[in-house]
Amino acid sequence: MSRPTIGDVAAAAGVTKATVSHAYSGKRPISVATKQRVFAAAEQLQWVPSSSARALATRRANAVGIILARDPDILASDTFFPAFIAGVESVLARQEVALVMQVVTNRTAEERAYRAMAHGRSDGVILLDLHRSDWRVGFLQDLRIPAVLLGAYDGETSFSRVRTDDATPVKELIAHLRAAGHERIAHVAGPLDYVHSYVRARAYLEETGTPELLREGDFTAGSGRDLTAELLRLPDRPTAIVYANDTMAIAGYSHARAHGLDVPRDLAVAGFDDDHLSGHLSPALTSVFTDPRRRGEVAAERLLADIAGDLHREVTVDCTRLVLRESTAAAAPTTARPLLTKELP
Amino acid sequence: MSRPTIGDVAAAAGVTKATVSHAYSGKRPISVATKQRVFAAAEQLQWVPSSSARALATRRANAVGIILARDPDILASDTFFPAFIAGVESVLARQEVALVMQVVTNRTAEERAYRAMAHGRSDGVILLDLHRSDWRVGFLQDLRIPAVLLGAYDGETSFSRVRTDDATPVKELIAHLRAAGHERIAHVAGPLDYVHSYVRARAYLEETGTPELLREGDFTAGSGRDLTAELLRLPDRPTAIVYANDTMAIAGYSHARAHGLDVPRDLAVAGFDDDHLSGHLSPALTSVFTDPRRRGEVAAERLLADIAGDLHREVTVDCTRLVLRESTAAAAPTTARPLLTKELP
DNA sequence: CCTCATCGTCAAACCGGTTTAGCGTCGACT
DNA sequence: AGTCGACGCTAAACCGGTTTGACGATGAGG
Repeated sequence: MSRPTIGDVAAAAGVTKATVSHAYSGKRPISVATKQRVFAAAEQLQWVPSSSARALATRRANAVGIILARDPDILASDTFFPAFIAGVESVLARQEVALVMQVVTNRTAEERAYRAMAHGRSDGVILLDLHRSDWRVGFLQDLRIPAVLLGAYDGETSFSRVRTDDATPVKELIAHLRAAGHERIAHVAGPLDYVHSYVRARAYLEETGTPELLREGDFTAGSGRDLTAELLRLPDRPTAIVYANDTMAIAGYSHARAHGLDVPRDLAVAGFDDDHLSGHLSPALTSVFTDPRRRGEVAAERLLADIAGDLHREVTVDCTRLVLRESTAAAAPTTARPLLTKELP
Repeated sequence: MSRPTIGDVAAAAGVTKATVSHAYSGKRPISVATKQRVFAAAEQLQWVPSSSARALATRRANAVGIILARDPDILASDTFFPAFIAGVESVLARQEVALVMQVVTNRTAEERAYRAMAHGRSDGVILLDLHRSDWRVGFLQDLRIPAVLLGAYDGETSFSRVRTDDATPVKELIAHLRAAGHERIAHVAGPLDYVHSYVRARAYLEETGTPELLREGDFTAGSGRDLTAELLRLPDRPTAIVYANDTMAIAGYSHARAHGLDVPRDLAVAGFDDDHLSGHLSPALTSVFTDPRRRGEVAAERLLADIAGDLHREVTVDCTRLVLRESTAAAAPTTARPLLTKELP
């Protein structure tokens, strides 16, 4: 015997499907006695409404989507992502909305995935990892599906946005390093076509005016190491480096220490995003806490509101916070100590 | 104007819905000329089949589910999870199957979520964080939905299982520490009702026979710190501690170092799961790489096979690997150095 | 020339819900 | 007594696909 349907429940309770439906939805008044018969029958048959049938009839999937175009390896080592999901879920859970995730590896698959989202798989999507001019914005607008953009997307759009101020903490970080005596401060950025990388890098440039000390990494440990090596080989090497994430920062300072530099005495180091281990390293890593959990909550709330018809608002989440730790603690010498180039790779 | 349906495409191509459907599915022969007209019409109208309508008609959601009963905070700091998801997704993506995730906070919600999965939201589920006697196994069996169990679940079940050998690396770790001269080796376990925690703890006990040096933590940094403090206060304190995950290990060794112990000289420390930062700490943390990515792939493959009708197999993934690093590198003194108790909290 | 199998398509039923027009019953009001 | 409105429920259409039985046209075989 197969799963019971609403028809089975109706038959058992001696009513029609419509009555069962109304008994649950409350959209039409149903007498108490009938309701009880219906609920009893449903209980006894262990009836659970079919999500797909309901989705078809109501044109509501009761789900929201997130599509990731990242390489699975990068996803695996990302500290932002699980916390963000946790935040999203904590909001969705209350309304029994599910989260549909899809990881794609090429543009064709990505478009197909978004189309599927728009056509019954989900009621709205959250866009992460925005590029400065992101094709997905226009694409989703054509698809007429609610979307929430995470980050400081500047382009034209009618979608809701959840912004954070990434520039201020970068500037504060640099001010902090300056106050500690640093004059040559470098920045290892993330890929500059990502808006969040770009905003951080621009803040760095506005504050320091030293484009020659800016490097573009890709958020991986390997690029953190390599670019750090490159910066330290400079004739007039930086005494402090601000990284766009903690993974690069840690790889960077490990490299520096392996080549005889003391952190923070010879090189001050700061990360971004405050990985949960960063406070436990030694020296503990200065970073910027960006509360991904909370941003996930806000994005989910905003999206649900959009879906419910309260459209197109912009929310700014004020949640970034400097976390000063040992890696930037000690005052640095005014001039960099001479460094034997042979010590460096 | 609303989204085009299969009826619109059929009308545009001058055929019926059935013909459109068959043109795509190939379940009935359709002439080349007709196919071309159909595809052209679909292309021109930008038709995408509705996932919910298809799900209803085929009784296939083209999605698999993962339900997490964890606290969102623990999810946020978990290193296993994103890598596992990445593995799952890399397999699902090939078949255009989506992943439906749901985080729940209580048993009622969890049951409802699984019921929804069984009733149209997904075609099968992956069970994580198995308990030694897990109600979900029987529950899902009643629900008649394919499921794959991750871990060494011992109970009666007809579900497929993806096993790994967690015991061997624990024993190897202890052998390694013994070879380095350690005699009193402690273990800070995870919650012992989890099968994976339990298996590791039992391996520890079989190898050492010292239940007095076993502590039950909860995978958080806080519990790592507290239980480490407790162990170090013992009159005959351990000279090495094996932790059930890296987070607890790092919190533990940071605590020990903050109280004057040198790692690894005074205390050797090993973690489990090999967090992506563990190799970058100093001292770098010895750990056990458990290849969550690969386990995700295997679990997803197994589940898709189950759904396709190739049922109930057991797969063992041989992927755990000891990663020896500095935190267990140096030989320890034969007897623990005297330790001033006032140094410890 | 008639029969019969094959091919390509159509029409209609079906999946399991939701939504809405309508209908009978009952009490209240005039 | 007759009219009216509210109430509680039924019947049927609908959501957008898939599946299946049937049917006309075509060509091969006897």
